[in-house]
Amino acid sequence: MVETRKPRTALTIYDVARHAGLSIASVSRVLNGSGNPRSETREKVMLAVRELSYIPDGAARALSNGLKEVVGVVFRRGDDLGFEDEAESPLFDEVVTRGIEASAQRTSFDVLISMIGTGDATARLSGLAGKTDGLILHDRLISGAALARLAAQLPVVILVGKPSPETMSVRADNQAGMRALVRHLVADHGYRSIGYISGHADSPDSLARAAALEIEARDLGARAITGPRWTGDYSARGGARVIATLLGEHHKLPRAIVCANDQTAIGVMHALDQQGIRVPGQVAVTGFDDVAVARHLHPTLTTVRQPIREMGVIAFDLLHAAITGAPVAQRDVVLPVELVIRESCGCRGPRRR
Amino acid sequence: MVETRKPRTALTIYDVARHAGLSIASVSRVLNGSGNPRSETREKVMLAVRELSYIPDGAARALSNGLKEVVGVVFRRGDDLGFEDEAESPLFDEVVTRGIEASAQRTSFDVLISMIGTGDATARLSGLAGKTDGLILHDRLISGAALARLAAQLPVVILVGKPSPETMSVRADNQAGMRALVRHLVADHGYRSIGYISGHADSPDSLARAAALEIEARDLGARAITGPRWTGDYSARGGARVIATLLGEHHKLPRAIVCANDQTAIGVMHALDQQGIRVPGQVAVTGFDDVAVARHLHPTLTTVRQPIREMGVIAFDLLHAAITGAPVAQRDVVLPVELVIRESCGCRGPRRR
DNA sequence: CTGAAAGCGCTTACAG
DNA sequence: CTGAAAGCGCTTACAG
Repeated sequence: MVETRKPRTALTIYDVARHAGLSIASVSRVLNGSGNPRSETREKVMLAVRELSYIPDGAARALSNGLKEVVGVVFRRGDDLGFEDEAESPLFDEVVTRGIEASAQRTSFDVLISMIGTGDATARLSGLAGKTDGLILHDRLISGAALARLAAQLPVVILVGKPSPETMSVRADNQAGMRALVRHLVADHGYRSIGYISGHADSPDSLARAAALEIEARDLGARAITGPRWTGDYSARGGARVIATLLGEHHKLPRAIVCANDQTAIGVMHALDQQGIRVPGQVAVTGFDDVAVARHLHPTLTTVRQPIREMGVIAFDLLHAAITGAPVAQRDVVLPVELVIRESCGCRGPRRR
Repeated sequence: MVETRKPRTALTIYDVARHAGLSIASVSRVLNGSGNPRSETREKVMLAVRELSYIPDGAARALSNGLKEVVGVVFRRGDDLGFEDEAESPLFDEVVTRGIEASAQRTSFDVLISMIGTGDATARLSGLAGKTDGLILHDRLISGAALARLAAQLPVVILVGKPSPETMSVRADNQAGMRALVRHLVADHGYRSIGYISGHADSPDSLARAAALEIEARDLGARAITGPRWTGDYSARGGARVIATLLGEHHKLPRAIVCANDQTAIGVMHALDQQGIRVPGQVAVTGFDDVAVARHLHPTLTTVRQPIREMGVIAFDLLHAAITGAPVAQRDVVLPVELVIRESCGCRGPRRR
């Protein structure tokens, strides 16, 4: 008769029904607001629920309903850290997560998060997918073929990446942002040579930004400098490495260096500073993203702000619509960006375009 | 015979079994590595799984296994934003989440996150709890009674908060950190008056820090200044408000102002700067946490670093042990902190103790 | 308005 | 080693 162990098996709807002197169907109806239970029934149930601290099992509900009320959010794991000021994945940090989460709050959905390295992606993704009703994926996590297979099983939204026919997508207007930036550097400051330090070589975002830069520079009669020596990886360390290489080979630096993202710019400014090269006096430097530290750097960083939080909100809303079968007006949403002018371009103070 | 709609009902284990010419039991065994299926059986199953892109339903697995392989992480929603540099919940931002997530990676668990305001907490928490095997809660989300009821239903770890008998907890050694900080201000700098701007009035963390400050100051013969006028709320805006109030009432500021967290210190330094009061020349200011921007402020911020990421790792490990029934050596883990000396205390450069 | 019963998609003793 | 069947805890037609 030693019954010290607490009942590790949680309470079920049967316990509540027994306690309330009703059937499990009635308990379920009260809890879900379906049918029209008598107020006496309702009260009996609520009392029993409260007295027992009953918590309905989500797995059983999901199995019965065909709806888990969970969306998965998957980021790429930042694999190349190094600098102390470097957040793991600045673009996709809490802002996106919270944009998504804030939107999910308005429904009864919750958000399952996962960071995945490029290696084990497919396997882990499938485990995650089984626990959710739909997925929001950071671009470049898996191959196009794997993505198509996944999207055949459940709705998928690609965040900041190349749209694909099988999925929905939310991204920022890289091209407009980059063109505005280059226009500022060339037309307003008169810089004639612009270097572009890329992100990962195969990143669609980086490629789009590079293309826009080259077009705009050409149109304005400035020289765009790119190439294998100018390949970064979205990290501060990567940006610093590019500068070290260029200087090591005694290349003359262009008048302005446009970086694929803010992290890269942080590394570049750091490396230039160490070489005694003045920013923006000798070389102007710009970023992309507008991370939180951008306004605290020396000089403060001129960059292009993406509406990160809003992208998260829209990604969730798209996914939710697809899950619940609501109509989706637009499967590929492109949001406007904003040029944020601070000091690293050569301007005096903060200004916005 | 119009069959255009894609089969919105996902594939089940029965489809795989039929495709492979086996029973669902065999499919399940292969997928879970249980039993000892013949390699021919194994291959048939794997082939079918691949050809169909089958993803096992997590809800059904959970219901059958009694294990969802999901832990919930709940933060308090930052309700009092305002300053542009203010992250929503700097202490619990991606670092904790990623500490937890990184640890979860080593198992097959995933992490469900939720931000909750203080209002609707209990209801939302119960919905969340039903979807998980255990919860990691930020302190002060719900009342002690509600917490006890919740903890009776599933394992709970309290992060950065008062340990309670029903739950496990992980926190930093506030007292040691604060005492080391005060010792530096009084013994090394010779400051004789130290003001303390608190966090939320009822925050156990803030109360613990205040108590440690008072004890240490008294022991060293300095004057500690606290009280209702010195009540902040962990936000930059709150810190700025305290300064505005004090100056508005023509109080003489103490030589050093110790803030309950970094966000508060950011607001304080901002407010002092606007009044033309030099930091640290006229008033030294310190924080607590060591958020990412701390090293970018002017002056750079002297503060106490909490091992945030490690706290996340340990919180998950404790919870995982409780869920799987593994022995837990210590139900209340207190981690050491580190005094990070920068410029805002009056020192010249970065140094660590 | 309420209850008995089927069914959601898995896992796992239990036979064979 | 493999398959038939029970059972996990809910929801929801279906009767009454």
